[in-house]
Amino acid sequence: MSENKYLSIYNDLLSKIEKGIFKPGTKIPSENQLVEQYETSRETIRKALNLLSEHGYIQKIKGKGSIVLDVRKFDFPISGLISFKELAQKLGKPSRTIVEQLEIIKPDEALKKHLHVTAREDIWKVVRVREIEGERIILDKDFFNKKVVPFLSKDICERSIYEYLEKELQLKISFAKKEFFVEECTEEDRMYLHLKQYTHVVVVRNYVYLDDASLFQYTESRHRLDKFRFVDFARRIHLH
Amino acid sequence: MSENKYLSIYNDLLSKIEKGIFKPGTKIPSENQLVEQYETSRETIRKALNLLSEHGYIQKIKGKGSIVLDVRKFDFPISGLISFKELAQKLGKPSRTIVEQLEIIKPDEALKKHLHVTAREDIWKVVRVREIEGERIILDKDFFNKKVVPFLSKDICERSIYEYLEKELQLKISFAKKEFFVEECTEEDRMYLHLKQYTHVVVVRNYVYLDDASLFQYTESRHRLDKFRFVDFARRIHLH
DNA sequence: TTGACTAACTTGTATATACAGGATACAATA
DNA sequence: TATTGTATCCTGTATATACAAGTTAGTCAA
Repeated sequence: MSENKYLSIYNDLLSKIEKGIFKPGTKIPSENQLVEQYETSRETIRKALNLLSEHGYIQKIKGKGSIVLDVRKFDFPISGLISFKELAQKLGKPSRTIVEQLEIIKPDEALKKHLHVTAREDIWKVVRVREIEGERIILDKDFFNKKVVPFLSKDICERSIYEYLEKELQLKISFAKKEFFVEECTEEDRMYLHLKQYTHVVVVRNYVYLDDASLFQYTESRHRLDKFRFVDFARRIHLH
Repeated sequence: MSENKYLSIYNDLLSKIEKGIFKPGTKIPSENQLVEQYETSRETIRKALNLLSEHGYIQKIKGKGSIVLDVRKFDFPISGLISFKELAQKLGKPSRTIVEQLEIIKPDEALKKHLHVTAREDIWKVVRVREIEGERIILDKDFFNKKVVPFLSKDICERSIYEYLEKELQLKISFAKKEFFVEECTEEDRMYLHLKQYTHVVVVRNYVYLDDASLFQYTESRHRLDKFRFVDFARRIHLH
């Protein structure tokens, strides 16, 4: 599947952890054992194990080995750039995407700032509602620079824009910066979402960058309070 | 400062980025140049650069070099296990910690689950209010296993528990898992915080683990809606 | 002038080796 | 019995080498 040796080993070990072949609390084979199993060098094994460690799947203990953590099997693993489609699939819940708006606009002041574009550039604006188990829970407003994404259709937006961008347009999405806060809900929120009695929404601002560090997408995702949940894993660096 | 070569190089480059010696959008010296500057091997340089990349400080571009990102200079960099004291210092705002409770308890059902302990074990319970610019904004409820943390005092809790744990007790905090959601505020919230008209609080559950992957602290941090903000940086892995 | 090629740079991957230092089991010793 | 030493696992760090592959600037020929 992968060209990369260490990434395919990472992937293989990860699937063994997720399938429960390696169980939480137990040790995975030692680096030297894995060297023999995968017929590669120790450094290559270590690259794969370090990735697993950074992403919170294993804990390496000097002198002992690597044990499988169980901190990852959570309800709502948004952490780490996952798309709505992937997420809905993981949760196994019936979900639907409704495209409410799809148009080309000129950026206003706020958008110029968020997308780092001039007033004359064309911007795709996509407004979608995410329905989970029959309830309209999330309002997604995506903005793409038309220079980078020349064409979009209702059909693409209903499926997965990310899949289209990565597979069709061969764009390499590299990293994203997310920002969360809580805000009073707007008229737009009330129009598109089933808000019940709630007066506030959780806003997630998402800035997505390509391989060459250029910003190409700005997304504002507005969640109903009671349905929002976020999980984060972080390691601490010790100097000394 | 550090024993580790690659960590001290990481630290040195990081401080140069933060001080603006390396400016956002510009390239840092190439790997081979850094090899000469730090008189070390390329692999060691690459370890330092990969850390910077994972933490969102630089973007490495094949064939070109590493450019400095500016996505990190945000108001509220909680991402990555930072303590309240460190945070308040970074923001440069006048802040105060008020210890409201400090006692040893036996865990109830919820706590038994969160801290993975039996009903007979002693647990430190610390309740603190974080005051920023005169307003009581955050309610922190910390629970420590007394086996791991035998002694605590009001004085320690007012300063930084983390500093005490790491410097005095030599505990090696390794990683943490955070969980966020929004909840209706409780009587306790109303008692301790200046909640204004808000009916909900943002709850951050924090599970902190030591080097040997043992859970030793559970924290529930309750934030007033309008003062909550969280920033996250994530890279996407491509399996080609 | 244009276009193709090349040389010299960059980062990415894979390998091998060496040694430091933590964990553990077991045998030797007091 | 209790302790100490030792051999042997383990992971962590540092180094060197080789080649792949992307970028860029300059050269040279059509």
